[in-house]
Amino acid sequence: MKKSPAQEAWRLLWDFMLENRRRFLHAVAELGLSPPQAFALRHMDPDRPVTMSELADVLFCDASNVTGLVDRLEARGIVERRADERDRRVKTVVFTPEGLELRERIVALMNEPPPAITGLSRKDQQALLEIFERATATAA
Amino acid sequence: MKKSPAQEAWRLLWDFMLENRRRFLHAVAELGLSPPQAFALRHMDPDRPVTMSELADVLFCDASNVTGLVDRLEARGIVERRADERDRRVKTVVFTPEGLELRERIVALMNEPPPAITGLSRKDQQALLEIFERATATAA
DNA sequence: TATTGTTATACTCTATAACTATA
DNA sequence: TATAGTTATAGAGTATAACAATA
Repeated sequence: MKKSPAQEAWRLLWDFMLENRRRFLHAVAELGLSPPQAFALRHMDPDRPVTMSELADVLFCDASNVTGLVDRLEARGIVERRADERDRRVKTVVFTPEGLELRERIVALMNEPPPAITGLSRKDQQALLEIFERATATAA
Repeated sequence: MKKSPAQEAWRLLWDFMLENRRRFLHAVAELGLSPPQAFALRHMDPDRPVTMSELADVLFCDASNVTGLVDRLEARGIVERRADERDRRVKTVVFTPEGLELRERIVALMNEPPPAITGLSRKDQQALLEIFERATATAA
């Protein structure tokens, strides 16, 4: 049974993502962070406070887990909790100055394309970019 | 500062992978498996015994963790440990009949391309496939 | 009453170090 | 001595359920 282009492309993408997962785990560990912590810090916008529940949504986990995650980041002086002024049930999380530095490193690290991408021809990179623009538009 | 095609493509790929991570976590949870368990079962070949250390390598974790992971899969009747005949230090892991059924479901589920891929034109899918063939070759 | 975040609990993942049995 | 796997331990992620404060 012949595989469709979609299935074949998907298989190659899986391999690519698995390899990338290895790179990610390694890089994140070097920064002394767990994967969820790295995801959270990457998502946090220095210019916009993020709520606990928003982090839970991003991390795709139960809200109860975010309490401990932010506790640990707060204990390390990376972030701080702030009370929301309009709704006092809500707590927001913001960076400390040290946290901002760490975030810069995380973002720089995650924004660096892997060898599989940088090794492609400029033309392939451009085509890849355009295809994924269409893919994102389709899925949304 | 203008972003390069590689950086731009990488950013889109990252979003794609995050969305895929959500799909994966959801699907795996529905099968009653943890992500590492799913990775392990997907990697295991029904026709070829896999060693504990090979699983540790695939999961990108310390070998000591594989003991507990396989313990739990074994307790659920999904896999069985076998002693290697040539080197009695080595243990291999094989599927039980029930495990084989579960593996079929996992593989079928993971092989299913996401909407972002199936929604692309046949031409885009073909181009994507070819680009990732070159990307994989380059990285290796 | 409903929502946000926390606490309590139990289970899994993870790394490190020490151990065993084999080689 | 070296290697494969295990055990012991500690810390972190995860879900569920119950709870407090606020809306």
